[in-house]
Amino acid sequence: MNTDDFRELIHQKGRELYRPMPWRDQPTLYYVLVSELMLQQTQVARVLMKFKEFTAAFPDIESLAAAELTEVLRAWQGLGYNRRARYLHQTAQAIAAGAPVTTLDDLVALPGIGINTAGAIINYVYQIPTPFIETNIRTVYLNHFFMDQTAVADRDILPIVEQTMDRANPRQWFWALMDYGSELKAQGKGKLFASRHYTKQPEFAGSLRQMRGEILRRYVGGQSLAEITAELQDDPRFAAALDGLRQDGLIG
DNA sequence: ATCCCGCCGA
DNA sequence: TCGGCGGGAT
Repeated sequence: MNTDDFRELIHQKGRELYRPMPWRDQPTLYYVLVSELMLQQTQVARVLMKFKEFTAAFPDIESLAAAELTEVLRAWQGLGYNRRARYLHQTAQAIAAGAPVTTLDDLVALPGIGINTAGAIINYVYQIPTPFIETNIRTVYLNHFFMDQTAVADRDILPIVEQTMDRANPRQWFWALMDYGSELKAQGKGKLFASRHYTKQPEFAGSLRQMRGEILRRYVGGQSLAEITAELQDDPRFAAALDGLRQDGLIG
């Protein structure tokens, strides 16, 4: 398939599959920032449930920056990977204090924002065509440009993203790629195993991060550390989990 | 069992 | 380059 046909396909899929979301309806820096952090390793459906509540509690960068971390973690409950909540909090504080947010490098310098999230923000907020990779984009390009290959690296996909992307409306283009990639996976055409960056997650049940989640949920729920310790210290994972939470700055 | 619009520290 | 990081839907 040549570039023009591919573009036409993506545009068509974009029109066919488009789903409105708060951060699409209002792609402000704050909304895109919050949604992108939430969407790292977390499904859209779950983020949709939490986003409205989170932005109601913290309607703008300033209010988030001024909040206590515990409040932010409480609003984050149910999303998992709680370090992201602290990163988002720290990023809001940095921006409120005047950190620049115009370029890719500006954004990557902020906590919790890597090259891919930064690229997404640049496209969605500023409409500046910027190639980036994420799991749905990966899926689309693996299916159309690396059909019979395995161990495909992102750095081999990225030039094709750059070459094929719609420079006139990158926001709509990347939304379409997301929606199409998501559809491919739902149809069982995921092919993510062909990515060099594919790794299978260890089991959650019985894991340390399950215990981390348990401790943090109690902590932000208002239970004292003494109570939590009394009730959970018999679990062999407890000490390591608590230590990790402290290490990550999630518990004081 | 799979896997989610990745990032960070080592 | 690799391991760790939540929790729920399917």
